[in-house]
Amino acid sequence: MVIYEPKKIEEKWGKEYQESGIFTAKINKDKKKFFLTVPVPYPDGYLHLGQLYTWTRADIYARFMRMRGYNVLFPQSFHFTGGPVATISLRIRNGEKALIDRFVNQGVPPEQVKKFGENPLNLTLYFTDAIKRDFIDTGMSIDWSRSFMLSYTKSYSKFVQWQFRKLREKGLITQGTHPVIWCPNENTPLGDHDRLVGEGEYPIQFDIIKFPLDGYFLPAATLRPETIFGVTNIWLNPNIEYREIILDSGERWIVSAEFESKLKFQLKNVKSSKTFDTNSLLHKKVRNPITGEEIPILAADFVDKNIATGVVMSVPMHAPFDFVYLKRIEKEYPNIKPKKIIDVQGTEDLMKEALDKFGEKDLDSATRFVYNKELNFGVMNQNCADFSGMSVKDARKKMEEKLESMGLLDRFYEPSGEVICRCGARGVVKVLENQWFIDYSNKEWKDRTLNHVMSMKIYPEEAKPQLVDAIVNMEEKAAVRKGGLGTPLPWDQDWLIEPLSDSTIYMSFYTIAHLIQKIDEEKINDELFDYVFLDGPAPSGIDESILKEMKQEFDYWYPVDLRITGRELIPNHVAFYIFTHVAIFPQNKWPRSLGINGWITVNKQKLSKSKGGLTIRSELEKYGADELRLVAYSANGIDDADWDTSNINSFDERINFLMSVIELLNGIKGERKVFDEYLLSKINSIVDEVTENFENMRYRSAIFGAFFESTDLLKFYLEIGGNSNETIKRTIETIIRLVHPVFPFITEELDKRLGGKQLLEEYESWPVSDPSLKNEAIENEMDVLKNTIEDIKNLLNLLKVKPNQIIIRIADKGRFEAYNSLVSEVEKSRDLSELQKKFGRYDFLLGFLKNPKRLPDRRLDHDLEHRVFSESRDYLMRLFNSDIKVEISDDKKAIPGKPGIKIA
RNA sequence: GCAGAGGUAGCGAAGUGGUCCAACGCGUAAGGCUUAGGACCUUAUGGCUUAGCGCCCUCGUGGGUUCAAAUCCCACCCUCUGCACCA
Repeated sequence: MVIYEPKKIEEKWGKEYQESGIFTAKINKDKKKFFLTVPVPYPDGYLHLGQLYTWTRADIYARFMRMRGYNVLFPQSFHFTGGPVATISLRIRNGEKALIDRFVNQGVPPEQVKKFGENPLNLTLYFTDAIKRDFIDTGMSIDWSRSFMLSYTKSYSKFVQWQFRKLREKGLITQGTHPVIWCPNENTPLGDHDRLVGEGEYPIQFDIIKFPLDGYFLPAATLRPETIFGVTNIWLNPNIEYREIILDSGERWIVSAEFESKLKFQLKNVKSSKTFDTNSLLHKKVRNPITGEEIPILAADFVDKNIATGVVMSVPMHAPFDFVYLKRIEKEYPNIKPKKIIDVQGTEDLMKEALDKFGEKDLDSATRFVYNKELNFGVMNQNCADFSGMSVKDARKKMEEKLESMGLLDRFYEPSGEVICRCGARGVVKVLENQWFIDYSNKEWKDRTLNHVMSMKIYPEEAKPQLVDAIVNMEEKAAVRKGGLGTPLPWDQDWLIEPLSDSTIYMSFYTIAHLIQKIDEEKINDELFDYVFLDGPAPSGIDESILKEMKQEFDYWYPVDLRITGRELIPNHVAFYIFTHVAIFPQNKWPRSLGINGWITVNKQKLSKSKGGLTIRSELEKYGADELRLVAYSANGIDDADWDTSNINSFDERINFLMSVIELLNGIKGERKVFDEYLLSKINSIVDEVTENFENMRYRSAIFGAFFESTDLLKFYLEIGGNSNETIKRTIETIIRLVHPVFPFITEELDKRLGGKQLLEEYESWPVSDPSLKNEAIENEMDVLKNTIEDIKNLLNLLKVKPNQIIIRIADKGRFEAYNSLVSEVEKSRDLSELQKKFGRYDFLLGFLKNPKRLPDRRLDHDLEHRVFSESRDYLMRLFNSDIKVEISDDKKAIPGKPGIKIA
């Protein structure tokens, strides 16, 4: 008895593969090249099984293409650019226990974790090695000779600078101001994962309407300037500190102290300021600059000091907070009446509706409800002077223009919700000045990119609309940041190129990464890159042979034939990747195809790098690499999928089965029967299906056919009495080859045991289907056999008897002729009454003629049907523990494709 | 709000005009194997009915096209994902 022991086998073949060097890609002009890449991982921790999924999908394709005779380049690098490692390092330095424990529990030595805290680079370098080891141990057929670190590798930084100069020359870099969420304590932008609270919050713009009053302005902040027609009063909060400030423009504003402190982040300078006693203002009146009405200034404690100016204009009919608050004090101010200025079709009283729905306890939801309804369906009513009849959307724009022209409008950004930095500080919005952007909104560039995307092959095609959508909606993208690791912007060294912008065309660097190391750093310049990538003149001072070699490498390997990535990157990285190729390279170097996959859960458990757990490393201790690679079976394409690890049992069981058969193969020496033709025909179809499924990255279907369906067929063949040595050997050889891309180690082992001489990827070992093996007639008749076995089982269950003899009555030749001519007629017409007229006289065909669904469409062969049953007689006797008699009969139940059954 | 994807048996998931009551897997139940458990094997898993036939109900809801629909068309309901300076 042979037993599958993955570890031993994988160690042996892992070594064999490394020594063979076949993953190290070399130019070979006799072969078609195939270049595929996977995004660079960010080495801030161990990779988890979800990430293994993406790389396994890539590796399967790489191996598949090698077996089909392609010269494959599958390199891998690492991304060092960016901020998160710095945060992690800092958290370790601060002694954050949970984080330290996580690393230690994952097997990082404690001294090493301590080093992570000393320098972020210690962390990145450590995990770069760790991830590389994981990839090797899981059998990724990666060419490591071309590996580098973005943008830590110096020559690569020079490449990125070249790229940015090119973009700038083409007018695709712009400069401008831009609001970001900012930590005032650490003086850096607050990315989502730098936040303790407020992931997903973004800057929103408030309009500030300046109400003039006695030489001051009362700047009321609002998202809805058009509601100024309905203002009944101004709210100030008596419990917060207000200050009188003088701006550079000379204007005096009354604002909350908090607002004053935030102004400096938004390009406004406060010349002087002093505390201001709001009590002096309360009950004074201020003039509404649009309607001319006199409105009072009242106290309200719901005014939030953290939002904008701390001055609010009250529009009770259209803002639930104002409405509810006004109601509380209506006795004191009987003259203040809510004023309706927006009509929404289909509702008389939207405010009442909102308050009924959400109650006074949830005024935030009520506010959202009213705002949305009015924005989308509202029309300004007769109280709005020349704005009457305008939609709310239009009115908002018009009102902003009007106020602006009157000099009464200003703007201010606030976060859309509370944001707290990991350091504990409250996030604010900072308007960054002179920020550099890549102008993905450039019309001509966008059109060219879209055109190219339309011609790209995308697996699965469903992902294409998402990508197109992302590109259409792409705007200017901030390309630089302050702080963190990265390449300095060549013409403005204060800025570092941010990670999504320095990783758009790095795939081209793979073609030269192993050669550029040989060149002195100082000699690497733009001319070099122009020469290699854009056919520019050769630069001087560099060894000509290396130059030539680099250029040959690029010309041979580029473009990327297939890029494999998770679908979360579609709206950013993938889009930038295509955009930038279109901008920089000639058309024949643009990306050819994309393979997109979804997220994966393992036994329903969500995976996340930051939470640790289920790392590739930890699972490799439990399972073999081939077993882990079964993860590719989880889904076909872009769908999110669950990897059910219990599949591993079924995998092992089948491997054991194949090993046993191989072991016993020499002793099997039977004759060919009808089953041989059946098995070969089926396997032959599987070869075609599997090839097509692999080609289109439908791995679930591919593995199902190549492994599960095919081994089931082989089992069935053996059970039913097939015992031709040649057929079995041929079938197993085919199965091994079909699943080799997925399970490389065990299949090499099995192939050797079957007498294979070379590594499966060293020659064109992919099975090719042979149309002459396709035998539909036999497949049809084998289906008849299977159906008949089912029928007999049903019958025996029903009768509850142990049979002595079962007689199978095959219809005679004449009946098959009648049946087949019915099939021919059906192909011409499915008109039931016509067919009944023609064939009604054959009582054995009546069952087919009752309803259109039952009309037969497969031709059947009398001799073959007889042969199938005769040759499976032994099997049937074993199965039913009964004598079996097969006879040709004119019994009325002996129907072609449905033999009569007589239990005796 | 804007955009994208999707609703199939207890669950996951195939199937895109005809052997579809719907592959495959999980779960559940019964039996076998085992000292026992696990693993493994067999069988069952909408209803009625019958010597294997057949009939009815089912693929988010409602309607339509067709000899024939989970599959095509229309309307409606519901769910999930992304929205940027962040890898």
